[in-house]
Amino acid sequence: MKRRNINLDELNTSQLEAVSHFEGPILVLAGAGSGKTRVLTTRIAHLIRDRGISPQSILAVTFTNKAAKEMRGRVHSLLGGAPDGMWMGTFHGLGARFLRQHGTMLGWDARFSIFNAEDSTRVVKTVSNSIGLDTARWSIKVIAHKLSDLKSRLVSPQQYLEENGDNFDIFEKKIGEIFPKYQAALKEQNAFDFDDLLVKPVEILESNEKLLQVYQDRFKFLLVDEFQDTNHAQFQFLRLLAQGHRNLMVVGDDDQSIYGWRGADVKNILEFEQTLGGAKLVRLEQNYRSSGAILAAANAVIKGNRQRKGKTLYTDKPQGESITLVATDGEKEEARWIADRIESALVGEHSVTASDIAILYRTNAQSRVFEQVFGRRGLPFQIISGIRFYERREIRDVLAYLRLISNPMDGVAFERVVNYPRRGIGKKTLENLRTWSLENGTSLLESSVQAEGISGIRARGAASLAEFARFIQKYSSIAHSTHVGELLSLLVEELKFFRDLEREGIEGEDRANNVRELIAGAHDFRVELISELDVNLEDGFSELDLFLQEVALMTDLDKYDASVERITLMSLHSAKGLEFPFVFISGLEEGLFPLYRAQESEAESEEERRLFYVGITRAQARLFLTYARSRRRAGEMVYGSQSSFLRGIPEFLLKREGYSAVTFNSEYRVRLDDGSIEGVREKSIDISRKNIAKYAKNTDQDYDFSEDQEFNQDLPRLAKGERVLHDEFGSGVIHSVSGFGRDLKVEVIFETIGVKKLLARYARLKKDY
DNA sequence: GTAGTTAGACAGTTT
DNA sequence: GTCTAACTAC
Repeated sequence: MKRRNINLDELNTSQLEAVSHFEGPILVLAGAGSGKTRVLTTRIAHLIRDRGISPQSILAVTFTNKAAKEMRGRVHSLLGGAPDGMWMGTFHGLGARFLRQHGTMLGWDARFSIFNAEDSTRVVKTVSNSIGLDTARWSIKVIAHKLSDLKSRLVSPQQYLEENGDNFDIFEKKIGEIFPKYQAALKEQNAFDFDDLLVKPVEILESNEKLLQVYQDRFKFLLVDEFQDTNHAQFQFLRLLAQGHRNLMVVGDDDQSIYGWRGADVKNILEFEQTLGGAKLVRLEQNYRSSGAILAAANAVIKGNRQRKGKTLYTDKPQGESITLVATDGEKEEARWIADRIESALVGEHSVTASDIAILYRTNAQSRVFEQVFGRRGLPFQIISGIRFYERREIRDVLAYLRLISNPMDGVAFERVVNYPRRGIGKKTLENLRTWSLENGTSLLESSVQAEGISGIRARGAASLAEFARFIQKYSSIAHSTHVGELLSLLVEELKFFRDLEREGIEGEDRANNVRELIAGAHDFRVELISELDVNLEDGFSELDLFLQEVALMTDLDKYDASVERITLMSLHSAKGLEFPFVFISGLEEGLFPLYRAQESEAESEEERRLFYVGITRAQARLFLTYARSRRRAGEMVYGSQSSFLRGIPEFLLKREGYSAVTFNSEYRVRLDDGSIEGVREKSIDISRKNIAKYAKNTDQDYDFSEDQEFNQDLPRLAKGERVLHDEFGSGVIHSVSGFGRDLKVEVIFETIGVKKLLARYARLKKDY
C-alpha cells in the first residue's frame, strides 16, 4: 500500500525551503511566532516518509521536556504512527541516557545520581569547608556558579590550573583548589551534576574514536530547537555527533536568547555559518501569532539592541487593539487592576476563557500578590515555577530516600534523610561518621552498618545508624522487583511520614498532599515509561532508577497544561515558546525590569531587552503592560519610575490608563467570623498598613476591602441619570443602582438594545459626555 | 549531644 | 515574607 506524502502545501516559501532542505548544515533564523515548531516537525516527518530516512537515524534536541513531548506528539500525528527509535529529548536527558550506557568508561556506576543545583551547592559547601575556606568571605553560591560556568565552557580542573598558571587572583586560587575536589566528591558519590550531563558525554566521545564513530554513523540527521540557548558544551556535543554526515539543522532566534547567564553563547548562532562551513541560511520572518500593533511594538523594542543578526517580522494580520499601558500606585493595585480587567474579559468578551490569559513577570517573587488577590476573588489560576514542585522540601526528602536506595553512595541524599524523621543522630555523630568514612574509603551508608566500631560514636547513635542502614538495605533489595509507586507507598507508610507532617498544621497538610501527588505520579510512571522511552535501551535498570532520572530533569513547566481552564502566571523566561490571546506583563519598573543588576554590562542590558521582546511576542490579540509606583521588595518599600523599556514603544501604539487608590471613594467592609459585615462607610479611608493590622487583629482574619472602585477620571459616578458608555452596547442612561462594592449592579437603558442589568465590576462603564 | 527557638540575611532568570 | 545559622533549653 502506498502511503501519502507529507503535505507541504500549506507552508510559506521560507518554511518550505527549510523543510525540504535535505543534506548539509542549515541555520533557520526563526522569528517569534513564525512557525518554527511546524518547520521542525514537518521536516522530520518529511525525512521519514518522503525521503525514506529511518527514525533511528534522527536525533532531535530541545531544551525542555515539554517541547520534546510536543514535538514527538506532532511528528506522531503527521506520520499517523510513532517514530520508533528516534532519539528526541533535551540535551540533559540525552546526556543522562548516554551516560547510563557509557558512564562506566569514566568509572561511574550506571545507577548514578543526578545532582541538581541544591545538591551541587551542598557538595561545594562540604568541599569548601574541608579546605578551611572562610565561607563568610567567599559566597558558596558564587563559587558554585563559577564552577558551573567553567564546566559549561568545557574547562576541566586540570586545564583551569594549567591555563591560568600563576596568574591567579585570590578567588581564582580558591577555585583552583575547590574545582578538582568538587569533581572528586561527585565521583565518590557516584553522581553527576547538571553540567556533567553535557560535559561528560563530550569527554567520552572525544577520547573514544570507535564509540564516536558508532554514534556518527547512526545519526544521519540532527535537528536542534532553540539553538540560541546552547552553551559551548552543548554545541560541542552536537558538532561531534554531526561530523560524520554534516546534516545539522539548527533553528533559533538570536533575538530570543535569554540564557546568557546560564552559559548560553549567542555566538553559536551568530557564527554558525562560519563554524559549519557552507551552511545554508533561511529566515522565517512572517509572524502568524500577533496582531499588527503587538508586532510593531516588538519590532520597535528589539531595534534598541545592537548585537543581533537583524530581521524584521511582518504579519498579514490587522493592527488590532492598542497596547494598554497601566500605572498603579502599588503592587496590590497592579494585581487588582489586572484582576478587574480579567474579570471583565471573562464576562464581557465571550470567547475569552481563563486558559487564554497569562500574566508574566521578571521575578518569581512577584507571583505572591497575584496569588492573594486572585485567591480572594475566586479567579482560577496556576503558577508555573516559583518553588518548583520537585524542589519542595518534603518532595526532596522523599526523593532522597529513593536516591539512597538506588545509589547507596549518594552522600548528599544520606545526609539529608539520615536524621529525618528524627533518629537521634546529631551533628557530632555525623562528623565522626564522615571522618571515618573518608579514612576508610567507604560510603556513609556502608560505614553506618558498622557504626558501633567507630570511635567517638556513642552506642545510641551507632545503633540508630545501623538501624537506618538496615532500613535502606531492605528497600534496596526489593527495589528491582517492586514497582516504584508501590515502593514509595511502602516507604512513606513505614516512615510514618504523614503522621509527622500532620503535626505541623495546615502547612504540613499541604506538604502531605504534595507527597501524595508524588506517590500518585510514581504509580503512573510505568505507563509513561512504555510510551515515552526506547525500552530496549534502558535494559538493566529498575523502574526506580528511571523514575529518579525523569524526576531529576523534570521542571514545573513540564507540568504546564494549556488546556486547563486557569489563568497562567509565570516568569518571562518560562513563557518562551508559549502563546496566549491575552498577555499581561507586570512590574515594568526601572530596576525591576530591567533589573538594576543587569544594567552593568551592555550584554546583560541587551539580554533584558530580549526578555521583554520575548514577553511581548507571547501575545496574540491583547497586550497589557503594567507598572506600580511603589512596590515592596525584600521587605523594603521601593519607589520607582516606569521602565526605560517602555520608551522603545511608539506612543501611537499605546493607550494609557491610570489606576490610583489614593482616593478611596467607596465603602470598605470588614467581614467578621460569623459572616456579618461591619464598618460600611462612604468616605475615603486610611488603608495604611497600621490600620490593616488593626482590623486584622480585631476580626482575627479575612478582612476584605470592597473591590476597589478606585478613583479614575474616566469612570462615571454610578448614579441614576448618569450617562454612560459601554464597550459593546454603546451609550445609555443609568436607570437604577443596587448592591454595593463587589456586587454593585446597575440597570442601564441603552440607545441600541434597551434595558440591561449589569454588574458594575464587569461592565467597565465609561463616562459618556 | 540533640531538639526546638529565634535573629538575621536575603529574593534573578533554570536544564 | 522565607530560609539558614546561631543560640538556648532539655
